[in-house]
Amino acid sequence: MTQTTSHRTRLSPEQRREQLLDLGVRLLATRSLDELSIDLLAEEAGISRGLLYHYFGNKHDFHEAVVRRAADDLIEKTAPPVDGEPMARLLTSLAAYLDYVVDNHEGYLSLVKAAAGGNETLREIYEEARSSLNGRIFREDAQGTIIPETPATRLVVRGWSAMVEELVLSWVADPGPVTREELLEVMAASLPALVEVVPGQRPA
Amino acid sequence: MTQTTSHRTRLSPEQRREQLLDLGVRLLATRSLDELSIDLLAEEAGISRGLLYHYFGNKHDFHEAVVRRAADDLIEKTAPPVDGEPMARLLTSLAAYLDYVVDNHEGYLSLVKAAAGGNETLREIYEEARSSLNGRIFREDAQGTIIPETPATRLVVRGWSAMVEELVLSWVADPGPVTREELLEVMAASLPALVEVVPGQRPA
DNA sequence: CACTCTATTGACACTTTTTCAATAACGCCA
DNA sequence: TGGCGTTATTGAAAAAGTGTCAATAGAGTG
Repeated sequence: MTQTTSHRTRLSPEQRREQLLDLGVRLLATRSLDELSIDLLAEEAGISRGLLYHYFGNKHDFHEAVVRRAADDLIEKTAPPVDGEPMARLLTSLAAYLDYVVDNHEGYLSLVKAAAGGNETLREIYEEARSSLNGRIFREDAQGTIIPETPATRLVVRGWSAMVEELVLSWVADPGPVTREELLEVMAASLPALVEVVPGQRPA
Repeated sequence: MTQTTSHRTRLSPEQRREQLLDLGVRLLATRSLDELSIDLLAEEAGISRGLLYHYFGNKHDFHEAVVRRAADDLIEKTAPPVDGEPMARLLTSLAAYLDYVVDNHEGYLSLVKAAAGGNETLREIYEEARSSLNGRIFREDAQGTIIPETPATRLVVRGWSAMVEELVLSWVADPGPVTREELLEVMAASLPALVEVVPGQRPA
């Protein structure tokens, strides 16, 4: 299916890098990191193993590049924050995030899986992406108006975003009778609800 | 250190299996799954590589068995539910879970990481353990009294337990000024607070 | 239409996983 | 107590995967 043409196909380094990274992200969605062997990827791409080493030094570096690409893609494609009142902005951010996961299920899955099971470097890449999202949602979208920043609330927001991730992934896998709007509303409303539960945080 | 005795030590299949699984779990606490090579394990156990294959077919199956054992250990050591009124029982369960993670930090982290980053089977094992924990917390400790079971609440409870896991892991890594009791209270109080946020779920 | 530049290959070295016929520990029975 | 059979265990060798590098051949250029 790949490589119907004669013997070699010579691409520009940029094109080839793109191709290999994209393929990597796609393949990673349906298998774990260590099942993503150089052999498999080379075969799927229709190239020799040697070429992969030419572009990415070794397996680890390749994995890192794949994960980084998934993360960059997430950050880039997720809509930047808009203005408006805090809760509305929070909803908008969440919607952008949800839509991204729906549209790029594979890439997102790759990112999450690799990050959770991977080494320090991989987790950092993931954390970076998450911070970037949380940064938008927490610090820009909602803070100052909804949430005071204390160690306890920071912890809770961290927990909240883990919850959001789980909810989105679960919902995408099986929405059941829950609509997109209901999901968004639950996620958005959860944040203030959780903050209220923090001791010494209840306003009014 | 191992194997001071003569050449071979012949154990009963059960004993050997136990030994290898226990050792596997112990080693997994300080390294990732794919750093847990057959070579390493065989050496640490003082046996030949061949014997591992005799007991566990291949590396994957061995990993699976190790993760399953770690999961079983978690479930077993976590205190079974006590009786009392629902919120008190929820608190007790959460405390047992938290204490387990504190006492077995490395092992627990390994379990989570291995499961999250692994293949379908590994993730299923982890899901099973999680369901079992949720089962206690949700169905036995709190249900019928606090939470009606609908698709939406099921989703929310799932999200809540992801949050609890994240909170516990974050807190164990760096408690900051948050006390154990505050953490427990926040986690326990979160559950009803979240359920209230589900549309058509607000009781009174 | 050569010619050059460099993307790409393939064969080889090395590490780790997997196989399996041969070996020897342990319990049993005389 | 000592031979004997069962089977847990080994070790060597095949297979699979990772990494290296000099040789090869596309594709644009003058």
